Amino acid sequence: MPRYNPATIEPKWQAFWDEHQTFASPRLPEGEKMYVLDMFPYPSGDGLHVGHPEGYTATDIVCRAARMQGKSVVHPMGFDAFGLPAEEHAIKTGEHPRVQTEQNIATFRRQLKMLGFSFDWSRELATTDVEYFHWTQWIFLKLYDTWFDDDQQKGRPINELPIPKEVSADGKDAIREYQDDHRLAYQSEAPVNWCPALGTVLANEEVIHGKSERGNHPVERRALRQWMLRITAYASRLEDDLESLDWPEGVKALQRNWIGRSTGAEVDFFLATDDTSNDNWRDSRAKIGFPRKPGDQVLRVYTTRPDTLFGATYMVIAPEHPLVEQLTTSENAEAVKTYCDLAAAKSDLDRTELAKEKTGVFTGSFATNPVNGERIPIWIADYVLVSYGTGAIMAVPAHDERDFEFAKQFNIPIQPVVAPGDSTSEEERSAILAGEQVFAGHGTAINSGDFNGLATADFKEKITAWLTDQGLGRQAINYKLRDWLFSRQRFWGEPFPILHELDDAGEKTGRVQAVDIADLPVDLPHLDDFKPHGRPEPPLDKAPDEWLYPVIDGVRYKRETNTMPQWAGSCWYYLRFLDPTNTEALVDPEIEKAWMPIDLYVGGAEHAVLHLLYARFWHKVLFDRGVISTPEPFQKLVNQGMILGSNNEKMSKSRGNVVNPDEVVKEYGADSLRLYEMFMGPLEQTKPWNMEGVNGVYGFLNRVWRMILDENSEPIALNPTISDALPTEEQNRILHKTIKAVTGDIAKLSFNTAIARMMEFTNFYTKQESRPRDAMQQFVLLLSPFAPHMAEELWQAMGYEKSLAKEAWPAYDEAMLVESEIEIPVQFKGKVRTKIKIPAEANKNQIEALALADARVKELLAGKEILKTIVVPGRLVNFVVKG
RNA sequence: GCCGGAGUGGCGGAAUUGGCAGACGCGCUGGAUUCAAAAUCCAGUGGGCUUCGGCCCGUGGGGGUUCAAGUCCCCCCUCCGGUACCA
Repeated sequence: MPRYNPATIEPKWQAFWDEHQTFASPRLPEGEKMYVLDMFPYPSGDGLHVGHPEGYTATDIVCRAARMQGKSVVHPMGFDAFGLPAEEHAIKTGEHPRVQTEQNIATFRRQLKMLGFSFDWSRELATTDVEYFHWTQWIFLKLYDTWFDDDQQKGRPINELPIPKEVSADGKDAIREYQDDHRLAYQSEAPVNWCPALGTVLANEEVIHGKSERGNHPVERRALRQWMLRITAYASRLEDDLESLDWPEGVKALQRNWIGRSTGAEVDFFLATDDTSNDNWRDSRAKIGFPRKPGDQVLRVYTTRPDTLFGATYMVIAPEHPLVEQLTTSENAEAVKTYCDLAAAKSDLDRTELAKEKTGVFTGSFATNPVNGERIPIWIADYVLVSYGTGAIMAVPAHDERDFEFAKQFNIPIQPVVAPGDSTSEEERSAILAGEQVFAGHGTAINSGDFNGLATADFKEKITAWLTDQGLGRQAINYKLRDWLFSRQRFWGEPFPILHELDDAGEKTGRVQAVDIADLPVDLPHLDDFKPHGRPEPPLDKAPDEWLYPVIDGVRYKRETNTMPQWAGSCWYYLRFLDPTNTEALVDPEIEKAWMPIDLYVGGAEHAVLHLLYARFWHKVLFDRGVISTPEPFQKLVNQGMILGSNNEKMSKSRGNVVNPDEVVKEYGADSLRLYEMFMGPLEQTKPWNMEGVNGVYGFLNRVWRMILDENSEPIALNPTISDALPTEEQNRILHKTIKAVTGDIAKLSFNTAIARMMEFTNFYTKQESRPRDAMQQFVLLLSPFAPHMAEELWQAMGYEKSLAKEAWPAYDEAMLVESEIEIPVQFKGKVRTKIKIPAEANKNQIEALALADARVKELLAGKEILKTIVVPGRLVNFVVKG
């Protein structure tokens, strides 16, 4: 047999696996099921990056080992292929984005196969496949057809939405509007992040510090008609269900943080300020209770600190608040208009990052504090966001950092109502009580009427109950999470299966019609060119009339010309993998039930919030609507760490530190690349690439090769040291130790230590003059998930005709692990001074006796008094001595 | 600021969850082999001191608990990721 040559054996085995469909999984699991998924890649023009194979190798090892352990494994791969780069290429060249997308997919597929991953390629899909986005559109229609029942906390069909009498009294259009207002997919005119450079609007999540996440272009706010998904309806369940998931705590924390649940109270402040009407209002409220909608007689605020109500010295509404006009008195009108116009023109960057100083303007109006009847001024300031809570706050400068700053700026009184606890210094305490320092912590109520002396938590509870009782407020929960802006002004995305009804003049009537399920998919039309026009109207507005203006039952419609964001396709691909060719349903319920949920999901931490939250949201809607059987898709999640360049910096073309997997494979082979990626360090850790390290594992594979094969013999021949002789006790112990360690390490995804154990095995056995055949075979099986090509080659050389992919995983015998004699340290006052040999099973007394009998120990003990002796059987002896 | 994660040799990293710090690999040093080199093999490799027996110091820094601390507790520093007026 010649020397180890990955360039010949790797393609050989890849072809073998392909030809024999070695890794095709059955329709339904046979025995214990395991669904292992990698986050599918976006097929960029640059091809695979060394970061990709890290997670893919990890899951591949898990899958290969699981198959050998008798599990039924499904392990698919596909492509998240919609996206801006392909469209930008199309804009430049005029070539359809599908052409480039398919070329890129071909490159990715070739590279993935080159690395020997055990994917079931018969399940491959791309989000851009028309038959795939057929079902993406189908799910959109499900969202469109669903409303969220708050009482049941569940998505239900829109035709089950109860219609209030006053709505149905107004006729069909009113009912339709009411329904549209409750759908999970709805249209909105709200201001959005319009990015002129990209020619599209962006989701809040795609804007980082006022710039586009992609390309870092400036983003401005503009009102546009957009499709939104009501993810906020699921906020509570999305948060609660995190608990049931085996995910890194950090990722759960990120999602919780993003959802941002807070509990507090809504409180109404009466707007008219004469005493009589205020009293009347309070009386009526005590009778009718707290109304659902505030109306224009009151200013409704949300606060997490209702216990500070007595300290509210002014109020603030957002510049976009609906009551701005009503509350502005004529002498303040000009200043208010100037301020609001300025705020509207400000980008998010100006409003947050740069705005260290608080700004605002007085409306001229006052409101009455419901707890003490005090009249307090109403201001407008852009530090209050219209999109959170009620868009209005009660300001308590003594106990809120932001309000404190504002009050200082505009000379508004500061009234302390919470005294800090004992841990606060006397100086600080008096500063707080004098209103010179802000205190946002919990403490004891002061200046709060009957509530004085209450602890913050008690006060919150009592005042909320009181407010509820008086009809002045109620407990409320708010989320930072916003509804998901779901439309993009792009060509290369899924078309919405939505039609806008047109009147005789060709204008939109405002009525919207879902495309009939039977007419799905709505394919993308042919375009002569793909250039955006720099206006917010999407490129699909340039589509030919026969696509753009369908006529159904004599009514003329215009198709929706927005397309879906890239997230759409990745929200549900894991379901389609289970049943990729089904033409009747997105997935056969029997199949879905058998394979879901995903037992292991591996991907980059950059998807910790968005992809994982969006997918969970869709999953829950599909679950509520009975399409699927599990409430959560991804039971266990692992984030692989980033791989840095050898200079410890992020890999990038501009830094010139990018490592190309093709070149690594060419020089060392796929097995070495795989092994190195796993040997670098823990899967979840960020770690730098080091080409010497690849050379190191390549050396290891060469040693394995020579341990088993005779490198000098041209026909296949085992190394002459290999024989059927019985293994020695030590040989057996090493083998079984290795089996145990590698098996356990794979289960813990601790691949670096598993490889270290195999190296130790090899270091030991290459020194053995006689190598038992059985030990070598077991070792090859252990190695096979990591370096599958070499393992298959060695397996074949050992005389087997079939692939080892389904061979039984080696078992270890605990009895083989025990050593008869072990060496343990003898410590003096916790410091190792010498070592003694003891029988492995020796008990405390025996060990102590053996230690005391040892010559060196005697020497060390001379002239000293033993105060205490600690013996840990099998581990150590420690003498606490004096003198 | 807040929320996560991490600081161990020249480098990547190990360490039954309190029990011999530095497994394994890279690199480096010396040796064997070679005309020479590569490759391979053998030996060594945390720092300091040493009378060559050993001794002292060492897991970001400072305290503490313990017979025993990389591991547990308190305080602090640095780096990475996320987030940023969410009332």
